[in-house]
Amino acid sequence: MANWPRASSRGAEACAQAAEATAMPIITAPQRMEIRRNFGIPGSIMVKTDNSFPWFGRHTLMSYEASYLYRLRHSAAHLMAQAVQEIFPKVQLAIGPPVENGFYYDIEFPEQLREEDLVRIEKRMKELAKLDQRIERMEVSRDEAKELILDAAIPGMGAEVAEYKLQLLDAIPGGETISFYDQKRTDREGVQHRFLDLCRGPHVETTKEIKHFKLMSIAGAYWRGNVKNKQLTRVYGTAFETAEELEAYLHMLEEAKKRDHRVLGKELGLFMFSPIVGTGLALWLPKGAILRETMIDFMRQEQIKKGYEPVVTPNLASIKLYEKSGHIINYRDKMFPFMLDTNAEGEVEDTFILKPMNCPFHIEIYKSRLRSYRDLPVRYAEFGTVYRYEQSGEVTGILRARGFTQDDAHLFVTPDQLGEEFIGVVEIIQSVLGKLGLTNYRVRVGTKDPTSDKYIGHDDNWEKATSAIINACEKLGLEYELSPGDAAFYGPKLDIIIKDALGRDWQMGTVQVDYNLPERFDLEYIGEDSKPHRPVMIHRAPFGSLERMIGLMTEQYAGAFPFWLAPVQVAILPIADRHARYAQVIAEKLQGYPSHGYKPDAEHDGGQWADTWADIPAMGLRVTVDASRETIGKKIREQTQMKVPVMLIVGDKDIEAGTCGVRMREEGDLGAQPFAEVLAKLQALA
RNA sequence: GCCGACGUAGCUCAGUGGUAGAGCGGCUGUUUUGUAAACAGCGGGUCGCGGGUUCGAAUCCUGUCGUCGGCUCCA
Repeated sequence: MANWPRASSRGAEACAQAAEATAMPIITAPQRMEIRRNFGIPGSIMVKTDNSFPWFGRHTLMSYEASYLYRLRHSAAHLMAQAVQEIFPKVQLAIGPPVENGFYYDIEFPEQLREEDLVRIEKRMKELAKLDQRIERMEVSRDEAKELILDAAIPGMGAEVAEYKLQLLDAIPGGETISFYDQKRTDREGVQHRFLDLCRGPHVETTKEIKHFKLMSIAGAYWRGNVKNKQLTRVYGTAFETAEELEAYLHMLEEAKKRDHRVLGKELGLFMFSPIVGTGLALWLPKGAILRETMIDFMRQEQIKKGYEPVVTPNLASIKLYEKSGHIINYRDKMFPFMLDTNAEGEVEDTFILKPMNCPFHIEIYKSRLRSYRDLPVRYAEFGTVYRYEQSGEVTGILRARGFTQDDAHLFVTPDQLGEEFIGVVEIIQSVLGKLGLTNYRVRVGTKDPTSDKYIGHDDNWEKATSAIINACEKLGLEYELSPGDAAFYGPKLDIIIKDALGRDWQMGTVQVDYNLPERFDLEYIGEDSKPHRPVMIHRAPFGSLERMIGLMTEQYAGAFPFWLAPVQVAILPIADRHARYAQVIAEKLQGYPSHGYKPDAEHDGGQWADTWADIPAMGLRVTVDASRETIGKKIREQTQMKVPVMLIVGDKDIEAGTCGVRMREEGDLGAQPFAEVLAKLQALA
């Protein structure tokens, strides 16, 4: 989805050469970090295990930043700002960087910009581009910079519109070069025009190079990403070197919409939402529910093998539980409204909340009896459905829902066991993702933000927990990125990040090391020395959210789930009514129980094969029979659209010979095959 | 929550102030069919919901709910 060049065999040297070839300075790691922070480029700091080299993203990001495309988009952002300034003279420009799929500019408009204004802006941009304005870099001192920004004689400059540019200037560290980019032209009357912008650059040489671009959307964006600041208007656009690339990108967006899990979820009958049920609360339809259960069964089996024990806890609990854990202080406003339990006098006796987290329940189970070091590790697992009052603007189908099911587990371990257990958990996650066919993920280690006070516990606990995670990554040779500020309030964590069809990042599986909740709940085990000790907790959820995982997988597979997950694995399609009984015989063999939902014509048969196949064991597959009076072409079309992996077409010839016409989702029509061979084929798939 | 956009039949959409439309799906009948849509007929909508403007509102204004793209956030 990303437009950044894919990770290739090119090494850092080749990358540096490429950068040189475009007359670009190599961007250093600290600069990159700052660009990302200041310019909102997705992704965070990439670190490889030896701490010396960023992740493969270094190559992609570096080569993107060093590319002509990057400069082109940066210049397109300036061009847009110039057009905006002409049309709306009172605007204040803030910041306008290239991003992964294009560029944006954050601007404060005197009156709110509407989408229809984009047409005008785009038109003016096209005119301005053609004027062949030279884009010149000028390096200035800090004082000169300030003078320029405040110089009302320059269009778009002056004290009235300088708020953000002055702040940006202040943010440039001392000693660093301060530069402006100046777009200049002389019109027929010999009058000089210019568009001047404080900017690190680099840019293309002339606006004439900016030909293939499109303004995409308007959004609100807080100045410097802080909710406490003013919300500016962000205009998104994209630009490419050629018309074909722009066209291809827009086409890709159209295609991505078709594999959107919300579209496929509806088409394939997986899940739905209803306004009267509530925002972000999914209703799972039969086919989606089967998919869920298959996923849960799969994970349950994986976990049993690793020594996890199932527990079950309520969907509701007294608020006291979460006061003790610290969740209330941090997340009170992100929980559903509280339920008050009142007595006859109307006095509140207790307050209950919908479960937003499973961990405190598992902690209570741990505490229910005295634990010996011999009992540890204790691994409690639960498919726990939790409810969180997500902000209305951020609910996104089942990727971000208000009710979702975590494949949650909590491990209570001795400090000695922590390293090994953590590695074990990461291995489960890797194995599970592999089996689900999700190999394209990133690993993010979320650590404490030293400037925030939302975290509980002592620094030495945090250091121990963080180094446990880093050490595990090193041992496993995992490439990860460090992301300060992404820790949970009780401990650092390792997250798996996967992109959706539109290229957006989603946090999937997570592992968290926690020294703090054991302290808050005063957890203990009796050690070899007969004295009480404090266990360490590992919170972990390989899917993260079952809903999110299914949503992402729907997009990854474009609805064509692998055979073992497909809600309907085999569709049996009789050609005419008289073949329905034969279809039924096959269906019962494949699924292992009598068929429902259609009435085969008893006069006609093929039923003799039931005796012939009596010795073949039933397979327990998910099977459907389409005995409707449609043409075979129609039936095939419908099952194809439902992405059913295997179709068996049966007619006169098959009843005669005991065969099925086999049509596979990926391979197409394979012709008639003896039923025994079909079974062997299905066996291999299952 | 904030900024922008969108809500018309089960689904996808057309309809910009004057009698609500199409295709698919559904139902009924005919067709009994061999690898991506048989044919014909018939149903089906308080135009998300509430208020307002108007002789008249799907259409204009306003509020509200829902959805989509962002921002922020995700224990």
